[in-house]
Amino acid sequence: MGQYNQKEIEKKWQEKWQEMKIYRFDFNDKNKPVYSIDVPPRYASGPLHVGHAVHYTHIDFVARYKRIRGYNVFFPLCFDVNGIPIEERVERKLNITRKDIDRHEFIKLCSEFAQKNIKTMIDQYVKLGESMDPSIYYQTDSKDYRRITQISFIEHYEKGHIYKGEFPVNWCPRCMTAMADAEVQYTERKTSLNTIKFYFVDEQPEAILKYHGIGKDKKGFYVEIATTRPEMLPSCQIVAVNPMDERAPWLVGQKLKVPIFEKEVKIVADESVDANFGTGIVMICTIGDKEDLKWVFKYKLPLEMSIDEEGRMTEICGKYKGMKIEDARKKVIEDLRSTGYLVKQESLLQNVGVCWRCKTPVEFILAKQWFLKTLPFKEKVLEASNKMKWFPKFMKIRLEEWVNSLEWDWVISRQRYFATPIPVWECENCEYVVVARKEDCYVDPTVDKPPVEKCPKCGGKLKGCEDVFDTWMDSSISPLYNTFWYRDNENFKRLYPMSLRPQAHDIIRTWAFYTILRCSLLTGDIPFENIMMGGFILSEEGKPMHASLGNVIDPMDVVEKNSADAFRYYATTCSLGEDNPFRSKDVIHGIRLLRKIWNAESFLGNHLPDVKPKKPENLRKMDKWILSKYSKLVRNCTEQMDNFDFSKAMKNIEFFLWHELADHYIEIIKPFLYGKKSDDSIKYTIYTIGLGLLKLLSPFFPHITEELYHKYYKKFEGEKSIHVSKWPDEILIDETVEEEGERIKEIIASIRKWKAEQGMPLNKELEEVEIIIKQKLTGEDKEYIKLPLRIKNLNVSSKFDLEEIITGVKFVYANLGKRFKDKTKKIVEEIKKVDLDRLYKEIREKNKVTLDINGERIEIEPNDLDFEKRYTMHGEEVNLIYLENIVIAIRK
RNA sequence: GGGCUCGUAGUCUAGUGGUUAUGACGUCGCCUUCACGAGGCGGAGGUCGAGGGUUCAAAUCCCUCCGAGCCCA
Repeated sequence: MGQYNQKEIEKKWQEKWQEMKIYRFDFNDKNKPVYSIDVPPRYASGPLHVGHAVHYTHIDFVARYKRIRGYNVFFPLCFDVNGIPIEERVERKLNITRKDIDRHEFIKLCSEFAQKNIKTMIDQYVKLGESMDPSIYYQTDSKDYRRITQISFIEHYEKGHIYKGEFPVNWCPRCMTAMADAEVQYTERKTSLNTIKFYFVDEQPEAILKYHGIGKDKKGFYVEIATTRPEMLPSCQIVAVNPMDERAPWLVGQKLKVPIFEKEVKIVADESVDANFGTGIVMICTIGDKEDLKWVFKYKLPLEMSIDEEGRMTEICGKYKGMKIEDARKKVIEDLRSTGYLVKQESLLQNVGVCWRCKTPVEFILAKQWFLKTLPFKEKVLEASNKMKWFPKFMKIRLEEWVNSLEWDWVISRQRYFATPIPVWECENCEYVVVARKEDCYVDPTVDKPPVEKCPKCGGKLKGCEDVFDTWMDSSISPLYNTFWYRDNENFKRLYPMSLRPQAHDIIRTWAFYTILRCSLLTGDIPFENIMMGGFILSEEGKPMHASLGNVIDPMDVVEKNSADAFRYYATTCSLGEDNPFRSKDVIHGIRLLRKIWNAESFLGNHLPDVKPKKPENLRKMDKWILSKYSKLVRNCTEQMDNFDFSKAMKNIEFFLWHELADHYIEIIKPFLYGKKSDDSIKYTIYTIGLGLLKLLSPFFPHITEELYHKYYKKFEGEKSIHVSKWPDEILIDETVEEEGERIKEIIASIRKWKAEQGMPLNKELEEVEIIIKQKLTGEDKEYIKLPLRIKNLNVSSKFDLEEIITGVKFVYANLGKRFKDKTKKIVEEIKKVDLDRLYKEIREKNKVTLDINGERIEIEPNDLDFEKRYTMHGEEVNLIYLENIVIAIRK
């Protein structure tokens, strides 16, 4: 037996697999069924973290399983290389903003940054043992990919799914740029909370004064409203109070006058108002913060903005127009105070969104944006999601909840650089839109000329669109790109829809939703048949991993230290859809399991015959027993793999291999192997199970299984790799044989246990053992028991010349409860009072016993009770082992 | 605040109505036995998050609360 060195094995096979090119989708094969995986294109903002490593390992389990099941597996290697996070990383790294340098220079820097990460990740995939196919590679920033993104946009445009409108965006008034949510930082700031009087428009009864926050002065009745942004008064649209607030019945429906601006606004009741903030009555402006956006859509408020892109007050602000935000705020407060509107001013700690770069508070401004309609297609998306199989099922609810809560369309444009350009030109004069011709794509309108020279409508000058797509516009057509939509109709017909979309649950509302929406709209069919959701990998303490918490685990450290197959063992313990803490203990357990596999397989491998054994006419009992258990394992494991239930499959294989096979079967057959008594039956059995187990394990542990396959089985099987071989078949399932084999196993195990307890070496010879058992034991059975335990004389008797003593009784509530319902407790109490010996004898003779309980005759059947028995035998020399229905007497 | 998920020995986990709850890690004791001491055999360890309800019977179903995770453009 060679030295076991897992890491050497892994390095060797990772290199060989690349030469062997076995993980390839075969475009020319028209016979094998296709299994296509819509692999998440990994975002190229950095190397893989442990969560990614687990997810891609899960996907690899599926790919390898389907391959060995005989599918032509489409498992592309792919990366997502567009968008803000990469821009942001580059900006932070070089401490610049994208406006500091030339647009195309900046794009080049982003591309180089991404390319470096991609190189790292490809290496990581190899070291993790993932089997992506590099011959079907894509990255979303390539011209090929972006061309399809642009064509998909043009198709949507032609179908009427696209329009242009205004939408608020995060805006830094200092950097003069739109910002993604990810770029907004939150910091605590001290600000002042100003309580201001809003007078009622209509007359009010005096009784209203009993409530807090409501007052009266010479100008009339008023409501007190607290705000940190008094400069936004001109864009105040409504005032709200919590419906549970005692004042709500009085206030709702009333009209108030906005101080200084004299605008009339209504009071509404809304649950999201915090009754404990300020006076419990709040003003809603468009748009102070992101929360306000919800109000805007809920109450269909007009999008009036009080702040422009330079951070100055707008037209609607009257005399404050043109002032900077801070100045306007001071002036408004001053005016409120001098006119008696200001009740009080308190200081308040507040979480404020600020620009990550210059720390200026972020504002919302209105910007022209491109939209893809989503609201009219809710039903279509829900229908599509119903046609797909979700793993786990409950994840579909998240999508449905999301779709049903949609309140506005998808903003697909971004004021950014590093992404797919929107392929349109607009007339500088009349805003007429000229869309690129599909045959011209890929186009960059900031560089390329429009298809017509002048505006076809007014003859004005056409300007290339500087906006780019939201990066989900690229990734949400991954099933279209993968299946050659628009590029190769024959392949598209064959490959679409894809078999499986694997992804994480945090992007159901983005990637899953947008993909289902767009692909359904563009093709009229679902994008994939199955969708599998991975959970999150948390730190060892169960907290999310964050660089700032210092609890980030680098998967490559784990692989380096413990091996890829051991890491992959950890991945099997993570069930789908659930969040799993990273456990180095599980990796260590993986190492132990791998070693056990190595040892058990080496033992079997070293006892294989010289020619491939055929199934013999007659199999011996314990061989049939283990083959039956093995066949059930194959059956269950197949079902579990089909349902992506990796943790269950692994648990079953591990239990079978470690316990049934190694602890019992191998121990039983050892004397046959050592004594050269092994026959065709044993040889066939160890060959079948030794090879079959490697195949069951191969999706999980590609390296060690390949090594052992080559070491012991390749010379018989011929297949150049275990990963392109065939999944094992069930051999036989025989309940009777299993029951008999189980009995023999129990007898042997109990005597081994007894020897261990006696402090006796297990190979110590036993003089005489007598087994008292109802069932028959054949000569073969006795041999199985005698040999491994070294029993000189083994006697079997069916006569219980032992005395039976009833030591207790268990109540079978499942039977009693069904028949006697609420009387069960009483009956049990009564039975406990009866003499157990008499009860046992009576029930054995008459097959029933009648009890008188509270004057009622109750019939108890044998199945209702489970008697605990002990046996005694005269003679001090004998040691007794009690099993269920078996007694073993041993003379040392 | 809303939606979804989770809470079971010191730690992790199986368990979708049947009363005596599964397995692993750790811990304690015993055993070098010819694949494996990174192994084998055994022991101890639980108010199944808390409270209430339904039921003859609840870890399991219902309600409330507490704690954790993800998402909310």
